[in-house]
Amino acid sequence: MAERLHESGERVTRQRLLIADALEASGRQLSAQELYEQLRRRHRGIGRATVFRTLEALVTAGVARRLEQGGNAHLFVACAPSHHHHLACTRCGRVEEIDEGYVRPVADRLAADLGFRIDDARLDFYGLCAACAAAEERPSAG
Amino acid sequence: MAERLHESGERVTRQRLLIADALEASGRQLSAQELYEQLRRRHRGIGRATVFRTLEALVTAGVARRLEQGGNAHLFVACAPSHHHHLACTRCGRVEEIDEGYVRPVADRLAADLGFRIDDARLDFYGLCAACAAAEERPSAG
DNA sequence: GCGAAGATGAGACTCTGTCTCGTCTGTAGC
DNA sequence: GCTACAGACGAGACAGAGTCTCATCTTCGC
Repeated sequence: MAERLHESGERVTRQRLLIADALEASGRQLSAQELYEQLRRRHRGIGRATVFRTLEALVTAGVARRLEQGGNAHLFVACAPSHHHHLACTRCGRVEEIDEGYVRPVADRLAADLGFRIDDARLDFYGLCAACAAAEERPSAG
Repeated sequence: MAERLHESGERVTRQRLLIADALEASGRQLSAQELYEQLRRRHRGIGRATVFRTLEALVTAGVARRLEQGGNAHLFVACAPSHHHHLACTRCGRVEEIDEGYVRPVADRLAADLGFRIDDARLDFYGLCAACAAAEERPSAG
């Protein structure tokens, strides 16, 4: 994490490590506000602006990704730099990364068919993960 | 447009028609604010809240779609009810609809491979449309 | 260790979107 | 066409997300 920040010319500070760490440890999608409150509990001094700025920096460095879901707030998720697409469970909040290999053929077909030059793609799938889907299907009383 | 609103149990009002019309006529992605300002010029009385509420209603009725791009504001685009995915030109703002047929195979493969139950997908591609890509490639000054 | 560039924390600020409230209007029933 | 009423309207207050400023602090290259 620290080296990726460094590589992209970002400074490695205590706060950035804390924030990146908390996001990665959670293993799920979090809003900036959630992350701020979570960090605040353990580290009194941390500022709200810092969390926003740092998330921005993490996205730039490629170690986090901004998801668009749920009202006006963005959600953030830690991810490998090569991953850009996600499967988000709307029930437990878990996020799985989608391999570029799933996406490439679609982009290529679109480019070929419509003449579009695709620079960026945002593929986010929402639904239930295997565990939640199984729980849902089980004919139990709710 | 009017009949689709009607079909989904929404009232057909002068304002809703104006807003739906303006969005459709623009043929591109617009933020609620842009739309509000545009309408305001021609129709003094229209309210900001009305534009937000109406866009919400249009999305619900399936005649418009909310895109997630560019900072914190949502962009809206008029679209056929069966279309849910878009190719947005980052240069001229034009939006092309992507047929569900492009997307279905990816969703199916993901569901099969990962056991995910996919309820909703958001596939937005960003880049240059054919015209803008051509203009870019032309070795002209400017 | 030193200095400069950049990050930090606090909080004011901006902007998007929602809510409230009194008024207006589209729609259904006649 | 008239009436009643549910739902939409406009204005503006409000809430929440995200940005900016500024004085201070920290990181990092030397």
